[in-house]
Amino acid sequence: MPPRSYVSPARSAAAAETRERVIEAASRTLREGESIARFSLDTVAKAAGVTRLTVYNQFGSRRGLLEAVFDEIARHGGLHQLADAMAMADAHAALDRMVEIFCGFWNRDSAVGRLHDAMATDPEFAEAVRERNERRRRGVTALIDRIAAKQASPQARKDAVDLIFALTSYPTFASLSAAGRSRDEVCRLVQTACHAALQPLKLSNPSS
Amino acid sequence: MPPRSYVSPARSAAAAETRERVIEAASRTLREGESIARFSLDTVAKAAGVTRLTVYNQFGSRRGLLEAVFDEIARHGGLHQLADAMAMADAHAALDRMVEIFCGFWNRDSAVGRLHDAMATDPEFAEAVRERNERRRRGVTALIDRIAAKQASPQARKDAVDLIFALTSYPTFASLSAAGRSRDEVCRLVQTACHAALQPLKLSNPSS
DNA sequence: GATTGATTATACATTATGTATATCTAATTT
DNA sequence: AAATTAGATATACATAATGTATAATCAATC
Repeated sequence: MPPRSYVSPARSAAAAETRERVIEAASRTLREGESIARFSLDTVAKAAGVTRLTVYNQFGSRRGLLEAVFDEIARHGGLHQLADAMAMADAHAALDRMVEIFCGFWNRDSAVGRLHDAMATDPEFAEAVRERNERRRRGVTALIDRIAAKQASPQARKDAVDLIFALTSYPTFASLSAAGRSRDEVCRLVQTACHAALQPLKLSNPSS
Repeated sequence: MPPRSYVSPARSAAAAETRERVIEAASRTLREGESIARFSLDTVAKAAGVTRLTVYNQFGSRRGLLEAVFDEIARHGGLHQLADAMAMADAHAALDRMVEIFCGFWNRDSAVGRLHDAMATDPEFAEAVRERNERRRRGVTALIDRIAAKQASPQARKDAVDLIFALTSYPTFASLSAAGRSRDEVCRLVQTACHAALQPLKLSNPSS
């Protein structure tokens, strides 16, 4: 006979809570640890007060846990403000706002740095993070299309997009921060650099 | 009685050759491997035709081997041209040349990418690489000092240095390359961005 | 011919990820 | 109330990697 199966509100609620607790413990471990090298499922499990096998039950693998942590950080990192930014009438102001939002995101939780480190050792996780970054690239592309002069070449647009994409990346933020700048100072510097990256898109000789 | 010790030309020559062979095997393994995750001393040792213990004898640790590979790549990566570049009369041309040299360096051997990945899992190796990068920062600083107008503020100079340092970093090169550019195309784009980063250093209102 | 340095052989300790199997417990269903 | 089920645990094991320890090999040097 087919096994009877059922959904259990209390059970799944408890499971969801465990899941949350593990994610919280993982991001805390990432934040407080000195390096991704010391980040082990054993540590996380102990910090969450569960068994290592529970982590596997919930996330399947180390990579699954890291992706869950990334998504959790993304949910609480202020990226939802991007929609409003993109809807701004002034595309230049929208770009400035976008830079601001991402500086806030990279700065919010030092775990994002550790997650970027994890990309180095896990190609599939790296791919997953890159896919999530594509949203940023699409946002930049949309803004460039609004900002660029009609005569601007496709190549010039691509250059601007890729340059701004690189300028708003985590590595750039980390590099500028490491040089002793606050989040806002980095933000202003990146904004200025992005403005400069837009220059080739405007017509220097508006004749005709 | 004190053990008599001696230096052996043939011995140390053979050892040096082994060392070279291991470094070569290591950089090849890094180059051909898909990720730093698969890079093990076992693999390297086999590729070099020696025992894993020989690797430990020669380099002390995994980190030691990675540093040796980095230094080897640096030696053959064209960075020696920096001296000539810095000696150029025109500081702007020198900066362009510097960008060119580093694009060539990052592009030359895909092992450099893997070595940067290794920074994520080994903080001390990361520190070692960062120290080696400081030479680039000093070079940029020297050029900025030559380029900046006398009235340019220290903060504006620091901004320009840090921004150009980030623009000439490996992550930026990798990001722009991943977007489908040749080495030369990346080079030109970075050069343009560096020129833009210099603008705040020049006096827009040369009045007084 | 004895000694020495580099390499090798073998063994072991430690740490991680990931899988397998059986057990336990509390929430649901009948 | 009894059977069932999902989630968590306990225990064990396979695999791979770094790193250390000790003794043995072998050719170069004294």
